[in-house]
Amino acid sequence: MSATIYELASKAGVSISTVSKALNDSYSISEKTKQRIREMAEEMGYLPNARARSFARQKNGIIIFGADLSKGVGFENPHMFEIVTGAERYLSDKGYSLILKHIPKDTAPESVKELIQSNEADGLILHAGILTKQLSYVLGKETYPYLIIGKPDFANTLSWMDVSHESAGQMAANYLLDKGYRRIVFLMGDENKDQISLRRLDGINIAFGEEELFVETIAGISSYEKSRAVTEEILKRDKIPEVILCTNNYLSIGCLQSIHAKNLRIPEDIAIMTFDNYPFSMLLEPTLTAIEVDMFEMGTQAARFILQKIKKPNLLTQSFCTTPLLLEREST
Amino acid sequence: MSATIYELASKAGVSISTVSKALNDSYSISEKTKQRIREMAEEMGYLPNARARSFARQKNGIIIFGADLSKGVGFENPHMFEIVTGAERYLSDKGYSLILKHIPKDTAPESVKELIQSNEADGLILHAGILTKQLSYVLGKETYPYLIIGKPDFANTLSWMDVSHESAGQMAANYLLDKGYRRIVFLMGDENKDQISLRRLDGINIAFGEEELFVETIAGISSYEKSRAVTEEILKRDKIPEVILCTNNYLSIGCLQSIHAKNLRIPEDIAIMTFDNYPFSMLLEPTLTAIEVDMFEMGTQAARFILQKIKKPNLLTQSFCTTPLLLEREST
DNA sequence: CTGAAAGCGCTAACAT
DNA sequence: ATGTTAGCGCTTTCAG
Repeated sequence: MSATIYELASKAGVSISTVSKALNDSYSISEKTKQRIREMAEEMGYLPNARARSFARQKNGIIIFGADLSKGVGFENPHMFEIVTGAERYLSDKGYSLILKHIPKDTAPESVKELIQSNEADGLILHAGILTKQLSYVLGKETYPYLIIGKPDFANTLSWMDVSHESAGQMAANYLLDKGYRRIVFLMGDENKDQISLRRLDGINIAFGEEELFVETIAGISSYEKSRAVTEEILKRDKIPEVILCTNNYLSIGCLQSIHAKNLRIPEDIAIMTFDNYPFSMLLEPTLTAIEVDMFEMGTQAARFILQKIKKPNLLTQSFCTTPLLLEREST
Repeated sequence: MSATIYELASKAGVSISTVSKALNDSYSISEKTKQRIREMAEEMGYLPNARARSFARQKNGIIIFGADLSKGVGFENPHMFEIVTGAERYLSDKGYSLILKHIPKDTAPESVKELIQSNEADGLILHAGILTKQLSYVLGKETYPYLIIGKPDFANTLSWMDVSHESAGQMAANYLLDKGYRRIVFLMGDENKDQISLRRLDGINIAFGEEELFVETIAGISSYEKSRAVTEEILKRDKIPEVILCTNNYLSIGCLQSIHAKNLRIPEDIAIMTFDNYPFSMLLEPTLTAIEVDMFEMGTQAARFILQKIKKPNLLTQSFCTTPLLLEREST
């Protein structure tokens, strides 16, 4: 056991409350005393016991990040960990810690209720992947600082934060239009399952609609191989498109291969653009122009919101959308 | 504030110590009383205050996972988060929580010292990326439960755990030999910087040495593009190798493209194998035979060790190496 | 089998 | 500017 406040106080010849105040930089302690006590603390290697402090203060400086942490999620969803990383950095800056916790979707309502009631943490960041209506009731009933990462897929009055996929789509389209491209093909995933692609398409349509232009969309491209095959077909046309826009890096690889196979030049003969910078749009040949979202920054913002909410619990429920970023590279 | 043990005790007409014991399943409380108290607790929605409990018990059930959490690490090092995920799952199973904490390498010694002294957690898992000799002294001096993830690159008496890259290399080589392949080319990264490839090569050499065979190694292949170029050269030879073994997925993509470009059949004309399952050896066409390491499992093991160490602090320092796994697919 | 009481180390209101 | 003291909610020893 390391030294306690009592030992430090007696060595310094003051009361424990003076020590406490000095260490917490209270205005009511003279600079001289503060200085002296701090030096002695340093000397003795005294550090306040975090557990006692949490107990006395009735808060422990912990924020929980709750999500489904199934095996493989590190590989399948690195974006989430990038958010976690950003959140951690902001929190530790402010003296907080981040607990990462597995919360399965089916038991989430009870789990979250318990987390709140047991005071294990001062606030909660939850991944929308585990969000259900039932969970939203739990969150709504308690006045506990929380934030959902990801737009809920039902009507709600929750606090949430998400990427604006619509803006991303619009940004991509506007960029292409600015560059003078007109005939574009958008390769996306399954029309029913791939909500993100659909939201991107909405954005694209807005931008093209303003110019009274249309986008050719090919849906159901769920793999590298399918995108290669579909691109091959596209390249057989009499008039090939000026640019192919892929909804993710995997599709762009298949696309690239078909283009390479035909010995077409990029971007002179046909251009290519993708969403997401991850995992290899910067590694391909040529490097791909991409729309990316700064997930780290998003984590930072989430953490900032939670800490605000802790300070001002009656802060209104709000939602935010983060702005995507254009990375212009060789492929356009 | 939710209910306290006092309220529950008074409702149940017993003392708080009885409640405490009942809830902690002490042997000295009758089953009947335990039953009754638990029911009442449930009914009132009583849950022990985690902060008070940590304080009284002098432990808080928290393990810290410390690593350099710089921006981008979620994408660059998903393996680490897979370990984190595995650790979290084991810990939460045992009633523990996992704090993820950014610890920059340069200040790690002091940071870790503070973490230990402030009792913020009951144990520490540290990524070898932030390990220095100075940090190893700190760890050696204190009797605090810790574990390093990753083999230290200097002599030490630390507790650490790592993937056995040598076994992985040996396993890959033995598999290829078993399949009858003899002429193999190993594509690896920079000979000075890429320690992991070197360790894999050691394993490969052991396996081939036993058969008195040699492996052709081409080093300095650090990108997708380089591997494509080098493979192109290889395929121009009179006698092409039977199989190309790539040290990672990115190299295998370049390799694949060159092979496809030449219209060679895989694995009939030439086979291909890679290390790591991530991020796309299962998505390529054909799917690639790969050696992978279960990082999730490694996290689980790390967590298990830490909890053991907490129970038995004088457990001897030890190190472990996890066994890699062969994923046989279409490319061999 | 149950209860009384002494902490656990620190914070914060109040008194000086 | 500093000290006194009453908690914070629970665990645990000891007595009954």
